[in-house]
Amino acid sequence: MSVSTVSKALNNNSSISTFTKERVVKLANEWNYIPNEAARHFKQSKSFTLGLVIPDLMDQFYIQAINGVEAVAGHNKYQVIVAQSHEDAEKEAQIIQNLISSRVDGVIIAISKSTKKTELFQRLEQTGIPVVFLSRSLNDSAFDAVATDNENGAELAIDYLVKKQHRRIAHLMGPRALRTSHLRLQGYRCALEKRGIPFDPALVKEIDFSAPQTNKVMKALFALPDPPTAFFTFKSYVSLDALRFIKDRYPQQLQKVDIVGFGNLPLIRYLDHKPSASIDENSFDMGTAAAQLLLKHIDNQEEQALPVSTVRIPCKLIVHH
Amino acid sequence: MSVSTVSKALNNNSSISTFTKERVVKLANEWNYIPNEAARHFKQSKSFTLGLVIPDLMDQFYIQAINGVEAVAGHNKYQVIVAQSHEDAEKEAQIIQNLISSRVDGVIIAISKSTKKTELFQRLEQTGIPVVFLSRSLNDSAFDAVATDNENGAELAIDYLVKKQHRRIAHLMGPRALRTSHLRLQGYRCALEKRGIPFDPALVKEIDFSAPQTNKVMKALFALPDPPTAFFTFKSYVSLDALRFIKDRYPQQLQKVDIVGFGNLPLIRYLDHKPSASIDENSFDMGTAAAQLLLKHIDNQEEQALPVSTVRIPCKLIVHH
DNA sequence: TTGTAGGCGTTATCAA
DNA sequence: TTGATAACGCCTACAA
Repeated sequence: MSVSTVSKALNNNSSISTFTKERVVKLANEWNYIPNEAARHFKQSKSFTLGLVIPDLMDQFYIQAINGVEAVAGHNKYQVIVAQSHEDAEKEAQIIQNLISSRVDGVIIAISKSTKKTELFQRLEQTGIPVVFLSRSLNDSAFDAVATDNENGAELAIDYLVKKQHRRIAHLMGPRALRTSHLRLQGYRCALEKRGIPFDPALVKEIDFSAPQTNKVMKALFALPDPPTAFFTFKSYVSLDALRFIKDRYPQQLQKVDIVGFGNLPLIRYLDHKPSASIDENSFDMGTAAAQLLLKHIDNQEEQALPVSTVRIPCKLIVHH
Repeated sequence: MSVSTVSKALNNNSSISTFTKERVVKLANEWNYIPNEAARHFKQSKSFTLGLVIPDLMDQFYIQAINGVEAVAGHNKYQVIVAQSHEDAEKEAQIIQNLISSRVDGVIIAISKSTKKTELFQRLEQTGIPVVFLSRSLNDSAFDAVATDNENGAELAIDYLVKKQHRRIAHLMGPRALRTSHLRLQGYRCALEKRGIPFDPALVKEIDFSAPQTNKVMKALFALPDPPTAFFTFKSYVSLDALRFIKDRYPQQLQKVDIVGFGNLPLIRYLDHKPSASIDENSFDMGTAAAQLLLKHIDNQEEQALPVSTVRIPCKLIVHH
């Protein structure tokens, strides 16, 4: 029997008789034959592989996103290669180089904090490898992206706090250098005004994610003539620092104050004093959306270029008990 | 210029003149030529890729192990493919099948809780793909493995507690079905006896990792005529449950009691009431050791089979402040 | 329904 | 020092 017959039989080609197919499959099993995917991909000049570049696997936000990507990829017979940039733009560049070398069919990337250049991503696209940015993206809007719907998340947080009768809601905003910080601030402001609560700039404080800095602004906020009774934070690690400040300095306020921040950290469930709620960014869904978008591009390779699209994934309010 | 000349030039083959090499490299850069690794691997029938199978990426213990594997692999020009079994033996089997298909050069695996069969691992070895078990392994000792030095970890824990003047040290042991549980119990017992403290079976309680079960045994321990003043737990999640029990039921004991368990969970640093210490299993080192062992086998392919070896990675005591 | 032959990109061998 | 050619394992037209 010829190799081509065997190949067709194993690929369930319609031109092969059922009898032959059965014989082939039987022998293949008996002999533990496993096709060489590498050769297959090489021949088809398609690797059925997606590259997924992540800043840091210790961050469980990304783990969930990976799970989302893997779910969609697996469902479509694609493999996923995960690589870590460790927040290092050079390492990231090396990874992308490797991904091009191994001829992945597409790349999903959450860029490192230090990534500035758009050049490598253009190179990817030129090479015919579509790219989707996940969560973090360049300001350059020439690429597809999947990101948190920050306004929506802020809206959920403010809605929750206002429904709990808070009127003086502070915002610990992220560094102004990040676009996300502005989006969340914007969402906070809109949500307040939509509910007839005037925006008070005195209640907005920029933080840099360090505990001392957070303590400093918390101190300032509590020193106001009309101090806030609730806090909306840029991310939950800030909520934890804020909470600790209150425990240490205003323990009598602990039960009255409410704190909500972005990021539903799994570790919160182990805390005695939890933030009141978290804005879950649905990173699993971000992963699935990114993978779907990427696959759409991959399947579209030949045809006309698809328009650039940015998908915003809505958030979910998680109340901690 | 012929393809073979170019190939040799790019691979820095000694039979090519410096002049030609320079010209080739220059043009390759200009034209953004990136060699097709897939074809290369195919031709060399070597993928320079290690498969790494992990039960669950949400467990940061494994993330550190991955980092260790990647460090060694990268240093030796090997790629790492990480796959999750999600504790499902069937999914795990599928992953191994895929790894064989893609002709990885070796596999490192932390088996799922439900993995029983040794067949697939034998298949891997037959196919010429060496396997190293990481952290968790089959009872079958026919395979190489890298694991925690459980006796050493127990010794560290008991040493710490005895130095803090404890004489009544309970052990919340893991399920008897796990070999690790027995090893840690054994280490506990030896360490006590070495320090002249008689082993008291009444101080040993089996737990199943559920909070209610832990509460039950804690209650029993405190009801003893001579209750323990310290606790050595199978893992830190159990320490957390034990701690909560004490906070709820014996708050006055909170400052007196010491708790030490296996596993240095990153989340501990966010707790108000921490276990006194943790036994860090050095999972990064486990990763590097596993990768080194695997590479040794890969490089040894042709030659005589290496003897089966089990590497025990020593632990580290981490005191929480 | 089955078999033959060519080719995917690279490297190794051998000839020039 | 360089070039021609075969081979890696698989798939796919096309021929039988």
